[in-house]
Amino acid sequence: MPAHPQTSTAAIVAAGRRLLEERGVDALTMRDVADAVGVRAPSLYKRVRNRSDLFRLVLEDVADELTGVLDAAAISGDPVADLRAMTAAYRGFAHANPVTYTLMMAPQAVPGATARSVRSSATFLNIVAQQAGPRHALPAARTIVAWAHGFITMELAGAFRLGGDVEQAWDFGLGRLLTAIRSPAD
Amino acid sequence: MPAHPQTSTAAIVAAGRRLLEERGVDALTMRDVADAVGVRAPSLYKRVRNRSDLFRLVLEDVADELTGVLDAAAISGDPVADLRAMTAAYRGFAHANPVTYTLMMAPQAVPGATARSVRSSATFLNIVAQQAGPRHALPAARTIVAWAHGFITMELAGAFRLGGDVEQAWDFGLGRLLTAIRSPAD
DNA sequence: TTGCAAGGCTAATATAGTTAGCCTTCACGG
DNA sequence: CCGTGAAGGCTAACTATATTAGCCTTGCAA
Repeated sequence: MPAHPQTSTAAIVAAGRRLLEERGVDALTMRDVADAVGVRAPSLYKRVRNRSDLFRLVLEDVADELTGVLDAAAISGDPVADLRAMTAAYRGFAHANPVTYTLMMAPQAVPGATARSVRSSATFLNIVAQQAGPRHALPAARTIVAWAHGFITMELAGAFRLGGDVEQAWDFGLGRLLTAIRSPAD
Repeated sequence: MPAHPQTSTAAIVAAGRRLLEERGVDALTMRDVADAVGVRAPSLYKRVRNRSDLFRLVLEDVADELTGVLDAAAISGDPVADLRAMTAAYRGFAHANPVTYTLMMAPQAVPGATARSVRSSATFLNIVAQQAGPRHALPAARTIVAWAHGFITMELAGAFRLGGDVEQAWDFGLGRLLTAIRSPAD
């Protein structure tokens, strides 16, 4: 291996992720990323194919971290407690990474990124199955994830502008949902 | 008024909206919009401040239409039927306008656009109140909207990749939610 | 009839992403 | 020890796009 590398793909991804959160998606330039890791913009192309590729790598990184956070949250053994812990961890992660969370879940996002989160789907699905019964596990899981994702997205977008307590709305929704998915006639 | 205008703000907004849906957000250039309305790109600036402003106008247009669609759906007088009709209309609208719907609800979107939908919030809130009771109307409405928005967003993003019937998941979620928001102890 | 402003246009500028092509550094085989 | 080749920098150049500057024509209104 020749001349000392002055940076690495990992450093580029980390810088891109940080800048993305700090300045938003439109303000993220190859030049800024290059500055952050101490090289010139064209040198980035030795590591990433292009700007889209950098986005993909950043979002995969975010997805991996989210997977870890979710898996780490489900430890109590009690399904309701685990579901509460996982949804809270999910929301906490989104609040801590608002820009990249939103990008990761956005439509035109890279398929690769969202695919990563399939890994934690299995854990989640198992826990939901204990509440909703095996027949309704998949739709029940989708109901909870859709609600959580929608709530968080709207919250981050500032869409809850009719006043009221947003925390209370979260607790209300989660409480009602956890009851609602319980199998009444399985 | 001097020389015959060759276009109008409305035509520009309509062309922008159409191109946005057809080609996606990254492919929408001022040049393409100008071509679509029969002028040169710089002439657009006589009507819109800049590209962001064009986006704002397009998303406001979408929001206005969505408001109309939702209001038109709530006509039966029965709260459950109205809620089913409104959520179905909401989902149908999103499916018909996937790109602009997503943009409209996205975080960094223009505050103006989402603000328009506040108008239809009132109708929706009233109907939810008949189910959930006045005390829980706001959190209950937020629960349903969050679920619907999250479900649709994930659906459009292709995030439901574990197989299963997506229609069934929608029906399951909506059915359980409509029951769940009913006031058990108001 | 003359003035003036709306609303076109071309030309020019700035910013990004990206490519081309070169140069230096060292690990390694002879 | 020495030559070499590829990794990994860099500068310069190219392209696309938004946007601004400044001009020209048109036709209503005084």
